[in-house]
Amino acid sequence: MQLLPYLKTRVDLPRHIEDKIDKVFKRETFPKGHKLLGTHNYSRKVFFVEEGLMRLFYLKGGKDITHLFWAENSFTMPIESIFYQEASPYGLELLEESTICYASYDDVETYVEQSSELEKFIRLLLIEVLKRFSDRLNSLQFQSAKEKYQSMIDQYPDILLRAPLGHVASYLGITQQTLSVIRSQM
Amino acid sequence: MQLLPYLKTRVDLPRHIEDKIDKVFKRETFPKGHKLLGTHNYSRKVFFVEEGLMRLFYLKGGKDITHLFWAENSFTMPIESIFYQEASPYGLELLEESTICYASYDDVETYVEQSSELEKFIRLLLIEVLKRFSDRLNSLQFQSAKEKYQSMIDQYPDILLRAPLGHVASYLGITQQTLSVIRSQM
DNA sequence: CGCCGAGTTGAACTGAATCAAGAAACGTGG
DNA sequence: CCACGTTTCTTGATTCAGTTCAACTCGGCG
Repeated sequence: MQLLPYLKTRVDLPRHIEDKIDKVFKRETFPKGHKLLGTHNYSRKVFFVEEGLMRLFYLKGGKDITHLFWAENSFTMPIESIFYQEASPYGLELLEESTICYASYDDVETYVEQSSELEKFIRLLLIEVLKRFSDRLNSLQFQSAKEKYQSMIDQYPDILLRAPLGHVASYLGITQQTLSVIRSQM
Repeated sequence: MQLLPYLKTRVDLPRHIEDKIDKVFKRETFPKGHKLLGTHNYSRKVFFVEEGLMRLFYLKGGKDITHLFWAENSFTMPIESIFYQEASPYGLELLEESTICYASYDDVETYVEQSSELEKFIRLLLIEVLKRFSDRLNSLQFQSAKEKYQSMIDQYPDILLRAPLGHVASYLGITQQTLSVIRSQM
């Protein structure tokens, strides 16, 4: 869904804020495999996925680990850079050809200050991510590899069909081989 | 630190908001072991720890798992109940005699809407927790038990001294026995 | 003194990682 | 449309970190 129509399904924004949001975000379509951000970047951009799929990833001991998937109608931004003025270890890569809207966080922030609706919406977004992380912690910590895979099926079945196995495996905290074995057993 | 003095170190609030915050929060001291919330509760309260230590925990297959520790100068609230109108699986238990401030989230929310400073501060708090969860995910997912313990020493050395071993172990996602062995090796 | 909770230690077991090949699927250029 | 290389996925053998189960130690406290 396009950025503005999606926003309207979530918040009731005053017209002038809508216009500003519309003006400040750029829309662009990138090919599969494109990296919006490399690892160890410094960027103050907010991204919105209109169509497609992307993943947040980082490198750990030479291995590429998927931290999170973001599908259609998701916002994301490098928190480390924006709120802590640090380089962010996380890169952002497209797993499909995707249409992305992006804007400078600092521009968005000024509009947030002008609209308590928008502000409340941002808070809701943060809480959604928080809850997702929290659930994920439970899941990763005390579930067996098979149970983790089952949770993934239950929660994000579409991602299993769209993302390569290796990325799913590192997201679940297991090796690709193990995931492959588990799949064949089910 | 007391609630208001702490707030003043973090945000510059207008006087009338300060007064309202002061009025809406109740302060109370509870003994070690007291449960502010049981598991599977429904509560819309915000808590602030002035002095002491508490843990967020849940039950999984009969086991008691510590999800998070909160020490002095921390806010917490049951997100599931407040934002999703669900029962929260997480209980809240004191590990030391603690002085806690608490208020109804809905009351606080009305003041948040009246003050963009307060609003911004809340957003910052959310982001802090988000970052903490995010770091923790990295840590739990691909670190060995020994590395996880080392991270704990680096990040929260005080908690190791204040919380029982079993709670620390479940927080790290390992058994108490393993943690005991690791400790003796270091 | 004896009980109780918290922590330690050891032996046996196991789920998942690692290492190593191979099979399938995919895309690109001839 | 096929051939070739590359990437993705599967399969099997071996190894190891961490769990489980169970017994034991230690320090407080009635």
